[in-house]
Amino acid sequence: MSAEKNIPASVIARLPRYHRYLRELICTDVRRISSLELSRIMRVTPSQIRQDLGYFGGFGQQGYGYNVKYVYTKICDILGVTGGFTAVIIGIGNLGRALADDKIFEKHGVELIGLFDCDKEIIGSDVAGFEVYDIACISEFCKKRSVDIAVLTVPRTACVSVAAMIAELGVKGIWNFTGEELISGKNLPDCSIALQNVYLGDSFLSLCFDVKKQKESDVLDDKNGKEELRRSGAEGIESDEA
Amino acid sequence: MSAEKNIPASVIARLPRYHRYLRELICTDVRRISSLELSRIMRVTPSQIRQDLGYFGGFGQQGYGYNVKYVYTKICDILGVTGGFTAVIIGIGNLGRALADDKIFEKHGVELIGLFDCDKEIIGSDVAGFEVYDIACISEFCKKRSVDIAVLTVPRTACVSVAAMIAELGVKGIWNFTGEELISGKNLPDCSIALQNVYLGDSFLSLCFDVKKQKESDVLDDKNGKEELRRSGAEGIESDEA
DNA sequence: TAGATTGTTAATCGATTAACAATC
DNA sequence: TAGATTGTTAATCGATTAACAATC
Repeated sequence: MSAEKNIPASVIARLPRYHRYLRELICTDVRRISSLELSRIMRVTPSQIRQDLGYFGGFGQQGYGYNVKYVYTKICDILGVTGGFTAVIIGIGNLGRALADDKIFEKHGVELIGLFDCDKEIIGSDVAGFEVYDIACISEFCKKRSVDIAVLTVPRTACVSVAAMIAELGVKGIWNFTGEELISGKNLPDCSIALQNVYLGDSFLSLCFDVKKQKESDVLDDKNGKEELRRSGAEGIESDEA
Repeated sequence: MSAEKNIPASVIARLPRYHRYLRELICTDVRRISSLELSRIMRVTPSQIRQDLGYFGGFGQQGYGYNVKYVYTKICDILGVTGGFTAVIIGIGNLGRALADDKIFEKHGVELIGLFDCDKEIIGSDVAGFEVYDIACISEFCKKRSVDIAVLTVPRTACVSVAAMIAELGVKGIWNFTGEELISGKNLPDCSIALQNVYLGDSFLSLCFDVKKQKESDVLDDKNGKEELRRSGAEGIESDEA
């Protein structure tokens, strides 16, 4: 059915970024774009763009370029944005609320259909226009409605048990923010459920690394600046060499 | 000073993951580990581990393996976790609150020293043990205290203007959750500030892609299942071929 | 038609893995 | 010393880039 055979993971991993930029282009009413123009915007090589899109069978036209809307639609299809998926959020703390508020689901074609928590204080309250349900009812809920994706924003300690329950109920994917790595066959019964473990800390550490580099080079610049000053003040005095 | 010259970006990008696993090992009181054992836990090749750590000058000992705590400390140093950095959060919505609550900063050696917002309703209130300050006071604040990192959890529309202000004040890095891509020299005055743009949507789309694949193969399995059934029901009846 | 730009093949580059000598 | 396991070099593999013929 789909021609998505043997496509490198590196290409797949870039698709969300294409999705993001193409969406942006549509918003600014760009109808048509060449790989060269797009490459400048996305700061990649035009070769990579042509190669990447080529894997899915060529969305462009020689001498013309790419129809933005068409490519966008295609990439949406590939990513499953048009699959009509449903999602629930489990754990309605600040992060759960942030995700519920963010319209991240509808923006990607996924319908948010339920919020769950175990805290009596929160159950029954309204969050982002949804009533928060008791997690104890999730089994019943999943029997009535087909749930494709569960977002896990529970405390880390609850991750494994909630994930096991969810997987048992036939959910197809878990978006896991707990910090506990879910691995099928390790801390989750071996099954084919899709897992996306999110580690905000990893991104934060990458930033720290760059900040550290930055600060170090600042210190260095500072030293060189002083050195510069010293040298220019010593005009006419020759160095030992030469 | 540091021997971190010409280290591939791919290696650097893996460091936060090492950090995470080594931390875990320390928590479970593992003192010593070989690249082979660690490779099984992290599901990479032992070669990669030795190669990666080798870039920083070899943290292990032949015939013995690696001292977990020592390697952890080294990686912390490299990542800047021991740099004594400071951070502020700008934009105290649900996501800002989630990050303030999460202890993500202290866990990575960074001190959270201020929360800022522009909403009169929120300013002055207590969030995660911090008083929320008026964003109008941030310039003053930065003059009194050195701020290394700013976390941007403001609405997307405010991203560029707030970032420009922050950069102007000498902040060294921005952890940007707004969804607007910050690029030095494009929508941010050209400067050497470290930028980490976070796109939760990208991670979500990757999940959608996997879920879609999953559902497709389920459908296929289903078909094959029925096919299987049909065939076993048709025992004895030969196919056209053969 | 001539010009532009893709799709795709070939060449290059970098990253990962394998192997093994060094050494604890 | 013998066994284990690193650090590091060499071999393999994959991903990116360049080039160009195909074609709109």
